[in-house]
Amino acid sequence: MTSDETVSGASASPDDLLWPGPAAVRRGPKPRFTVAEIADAGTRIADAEGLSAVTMQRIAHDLGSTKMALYRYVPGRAELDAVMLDRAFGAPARHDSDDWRRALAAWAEGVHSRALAHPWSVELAQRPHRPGPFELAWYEAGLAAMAQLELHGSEKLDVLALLAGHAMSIVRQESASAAPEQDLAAAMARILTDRAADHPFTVAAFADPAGARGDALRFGVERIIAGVEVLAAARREA
Amino acid sequence: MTSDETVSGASASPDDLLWPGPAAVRRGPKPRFTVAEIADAGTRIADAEGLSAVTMQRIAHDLGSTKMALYRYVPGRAELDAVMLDRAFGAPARHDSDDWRRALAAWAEGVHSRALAHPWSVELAQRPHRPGPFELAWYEAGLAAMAQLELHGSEKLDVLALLAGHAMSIVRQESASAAPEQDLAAAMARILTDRAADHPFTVAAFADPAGARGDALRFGVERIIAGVEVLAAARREA
DNA sequence: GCTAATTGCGTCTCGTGGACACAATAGCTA
DNA sequence: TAGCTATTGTGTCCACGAGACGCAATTAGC
Repeated sequence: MTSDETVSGASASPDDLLWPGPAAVRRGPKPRFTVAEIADAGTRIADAEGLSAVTMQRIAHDLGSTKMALYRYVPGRAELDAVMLDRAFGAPARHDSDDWRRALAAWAEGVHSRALAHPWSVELAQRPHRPGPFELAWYEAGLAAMAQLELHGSEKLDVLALLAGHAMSIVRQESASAAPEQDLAAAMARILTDRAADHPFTVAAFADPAGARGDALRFGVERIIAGVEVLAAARREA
Repeated sequence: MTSDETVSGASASPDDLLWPGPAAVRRGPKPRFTVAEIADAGTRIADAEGLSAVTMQRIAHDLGSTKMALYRYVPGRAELDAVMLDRAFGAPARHDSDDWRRALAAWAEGVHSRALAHPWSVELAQRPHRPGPFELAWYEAGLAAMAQLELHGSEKLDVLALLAGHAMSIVRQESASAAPEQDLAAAMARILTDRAADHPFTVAAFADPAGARGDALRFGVERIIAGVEVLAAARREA
């Protein structure tokens, strides 16, 4: 758009950083960095100190450069976030199974494990963003798992959203309870002591020892898949 | 803690603003505001211009005051967010139904409609926070709906998390596609034009006209409830 | 009316994202 | 080989947000 293009992988496609094209021959000084290096520096910071610690200054510092130098490679924070997000998930593991239930469960567990490795990615994934190449690959893998299922396209997408949303929700819980200050169960226990009378069911639910901290990820995944199976079975009748 | 308590509903409980106790007799000048008024001003701004437009300065301006005056009532942004969140959802509608499926579906739709009325609340709800009185009431209502079900306490909580997470995820979609720049389907269509060959299933899913934009909220809620029903039925056998 | 607790709020600091200008560098061409 | 010019490197500046601190104004209780 402007005379200043902020390129470094010189792409022809409009989706800038996420879909780098082949690097064109460049004239001036050799670029000191690549977008990937910058994003990875940001990722290291986010992993160690959380997303809010990721600032242009901080990345530049860790890279032995200065803030404004980075703006040659990255248009702004939003675009950097997009690259970090896509790289955080990476390529999905190919999981060939003819049982769509297994395949979907594996897919959801894949989302979970990737997100858990970079908890800040959940925050980024759930705010509106343009999907990158890896995210597209995850879509493709998830939909491939459901290829045999007699569901509409939008329904399959809904199923993936349901599974991914659940997996990320679990990651949120897990990384929150790591910080004792933010553990829901602990907070609830404290809050409920004074107000037990008005909230009998809540007290009971949080007090119930049976299956406490059962594998919440698996529980949700299995419920969703079971629910999908009910629909698929009904479809097969008609 | 410090000598400066930032009280205005003078509570004895440690959970500060969210659980105001009876106002103690105060000495100095009459407070010009209440926490609720400040939170509601923030809510008005967030509804109209998004969460990022909510700053202490802006709230103060709208209230005809100055930024620092507000800090007498609110310890900081985080606490203000918590109050805004709790008030955004408000009290759940009592929905008496002896059919737990209907009751749960109504609960999920309640979450959806409240969140949709204040889309920014999703952002706040999904980051770690201390539950407020209204949130506790939603827990209680949801658990009450499942009173008859033979599930463990933690499982019931998982079901609510699943439903609420789904409802909020839908709100995210809905408020994103309101801004054409962020609509997923549109972005996907654009991205896929160049890369259709590598992503056959994704292309097919997004192209499938059947049931496109079917009620995604209901679809997910029904899948989840169906999945829970499968488990409940299995439990009843044993 | 005096005193002490409280509120109102101006000023300052620090940190963040980002615009802009200009210097340094290194392919390309003559 | 000597420019020319596209590109990178980076210092400076600005707007704006959260919040600390200090002091002035207010008012309930004695």
